[in-house]
Amino acid sequence: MTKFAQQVLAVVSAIPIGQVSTYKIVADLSGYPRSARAVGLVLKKNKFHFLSNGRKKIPCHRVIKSNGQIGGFSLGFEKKKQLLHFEGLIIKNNRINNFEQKLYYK
DNA sequence: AGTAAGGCGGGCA
DNA sequence: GTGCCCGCCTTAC
Repeated sequence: MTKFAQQVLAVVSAIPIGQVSTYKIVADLSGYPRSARAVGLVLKKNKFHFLSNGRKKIPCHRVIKSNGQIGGFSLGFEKKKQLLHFEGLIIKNNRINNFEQKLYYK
């Protein structure tokens, strides 16, 4: 695993339930401000996603696009929406309601 | 080692 | 609101 990937996973795993972050923010907090796109790749590729791992739970579903849209998900778009909704977020037209107020920055 | 493509972002029309 | 284009970093082949 690359340093970059480790940083990304560390940041993402710190996002609290009920909050979300964006690929941009994660990239920023990881110390690679222009790697938003690469962040998506790491999340897609990592084996420790929220559902199938008991210890390292990486809540990749809490990472969305900077415009409030959901973005992609390796386990499927619907699954991501479902998980977010389950954590109390309201989703309408593939977009999070008031996501600005639920953003995790640090 | 080269190249293409990806869970993206920002700027501008 | 839409769409297009260019830049970005990493992975896959």
